[in-house]
Amino acid sequence: MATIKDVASRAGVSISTVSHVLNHTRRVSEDATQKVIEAVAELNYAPNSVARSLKINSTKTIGMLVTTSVNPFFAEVVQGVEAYCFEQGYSLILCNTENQPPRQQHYLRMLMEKRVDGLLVLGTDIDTPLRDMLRIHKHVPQVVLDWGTECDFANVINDNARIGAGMAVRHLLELGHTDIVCITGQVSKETTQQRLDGVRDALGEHGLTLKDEQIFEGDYESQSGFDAMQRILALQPRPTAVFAFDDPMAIGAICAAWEAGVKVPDDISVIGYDDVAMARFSSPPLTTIRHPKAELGL
Amino acid sequence: MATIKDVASRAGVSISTVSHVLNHTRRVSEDATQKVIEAVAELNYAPNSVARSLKINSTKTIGMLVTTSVNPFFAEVVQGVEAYCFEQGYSLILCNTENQPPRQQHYLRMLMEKRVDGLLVLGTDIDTPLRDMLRIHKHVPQVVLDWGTECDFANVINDNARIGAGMAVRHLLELGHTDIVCITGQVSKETTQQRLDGVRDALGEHGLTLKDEQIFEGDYESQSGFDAMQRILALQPRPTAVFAFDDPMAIGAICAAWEAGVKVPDDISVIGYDDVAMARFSSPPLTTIRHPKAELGL
DNA sequence: AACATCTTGGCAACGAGTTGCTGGTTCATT
DNA sequence: AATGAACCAGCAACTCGTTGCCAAGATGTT
Repeated sequence: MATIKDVASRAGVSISTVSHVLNHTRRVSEDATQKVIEAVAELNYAPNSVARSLKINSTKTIGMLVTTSVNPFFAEVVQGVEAYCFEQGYSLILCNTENQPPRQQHYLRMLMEKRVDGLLVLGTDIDTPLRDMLRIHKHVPQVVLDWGTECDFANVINDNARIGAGMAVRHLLELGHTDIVCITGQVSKETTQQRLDGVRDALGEHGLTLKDEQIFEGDYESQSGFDAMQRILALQPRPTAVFAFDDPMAIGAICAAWEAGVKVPDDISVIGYDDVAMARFSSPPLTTIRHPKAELGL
Repeated sequence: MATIKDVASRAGVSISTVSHVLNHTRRVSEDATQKVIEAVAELNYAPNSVARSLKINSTKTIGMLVTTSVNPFFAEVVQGVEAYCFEQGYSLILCNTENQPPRQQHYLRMLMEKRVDGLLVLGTDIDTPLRDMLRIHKHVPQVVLDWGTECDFANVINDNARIGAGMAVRHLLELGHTDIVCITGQVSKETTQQRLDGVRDALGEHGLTLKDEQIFEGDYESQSGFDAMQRILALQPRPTAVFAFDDPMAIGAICAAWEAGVKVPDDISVIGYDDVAMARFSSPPLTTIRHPKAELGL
């Protein structure tokens, strides 16, 4: 791989001149500029950004910790983030933690060693170990998407889980449903709690309350929606509407209904949450609440 | 941020000793080792892998060019690759090209400058400019997934598009369908052609041929499957089976059928391709051909 | 002609690690 | 006691760019 030295000698100028030509950081004579450009082209020179980063102390790279990028909602967020990074000239190191603390830890360390300029955490729910780990590295800018709680050392971007969930339930209530059950995510998660609060808000407005039997805990994955739906269908009397706390679970639930010969939305209504792109094409069409897929500034 | 020098002085040893302790690259006395470890902990030292990479000329990073990581099939491949990288101690820079040559070019350049140890290209179909760009950088190990053609300078991993497509069609034929149409991807793509060949193979075995009117060109996205299906449903007589060249298009097609009040699979059969995780939960269940989601060695 | 000012180019010191080489201690062997 | 091996630790050169500083040449001013 050619170095700046090779370029310099081929162009017959000094190293600094090459650097200045490449970075437009000082006037260089037309003649010299020309020769440098030619040499660069001939050698197929690509400046070594490792060396550059070392010197200027910035890597133009940001790290992103995400639970699992196959989840369509996360995938869309990742895509958005990645596109934004591209515009800003950053690159994105993708880290799927699968929600496993050892992986989180390993990745976090790796990202710190790689001296990323920023850190994004998406969807991983708050827990003290992770929070402590992040705190240790608070010298790098962090933004945490979609967490429940505020954080002293990081920017937190939240969707209005509570309001959105309220909207979903209000929609069902307006359709005349009163016997509504929820397929939630892990109840230990902040976001789940917020959505539950939203559900309670909406029910409360109609003089209803949310009972424990109306809550079916899932894990935000399709399979859990499927399983929960099977239990829901067995209920006597059968509820008329189901609010799944995310789209994959809603799709899983619809699938379970279909397999049981229960028609959606004729026999039972299902509403999702997030408005994943795929939702548009599910059949029957999945009603869902749009989730603002946040863009973020660094 | 602490440097190795800080650690050394705090531990009262030389820089090289610290380095050797950290990398187990030379015997160091128990005593010194202990002091280094303590100093590292106290300072929260994380070695600067930028400097390290510069010296050892390896970044433990690989770059991945993918058309769009929201496509569930690609998302699964990305996930798999990422998991493998993790195991091997590599990190993954994700680059969504959206199939736009300028983005490809920009990313490729960026990855070269970042001195990635390897390059993965997924799903982007071969075209001469990209190929030339890759050739220029042939000194870095490249593997190209899912391309049609062989390449002199890169490893190419292909699925057996032809065989898989043949299986799909044979499945339909065995169900007694004879009036089958295809929703293909861009016909300009190698893979599309291979799958078409597979379709012809299977039809040929049953003494049938594939006519142009049986080919509906899509672009591997849900929307195009939806559109194509609308045209298919308008056909007289209506075909009895549809083979979509990937799952998102199949899902789009099913959606179109549903909206038109055509029952799947009662009124028309739809088969997909790739076995995206989501397919399991579509309703009605989507029949699909499993795609070996290749793991790759570096 | 003498001096100031502006361009342009080169030297060399960083940045933060890695590693070949050297040198000083111990300890064992004869 | 002398010699050598074994062990340990430190120096300094090296990776490849960036950039402050200096100097030489060109141009302008009086």
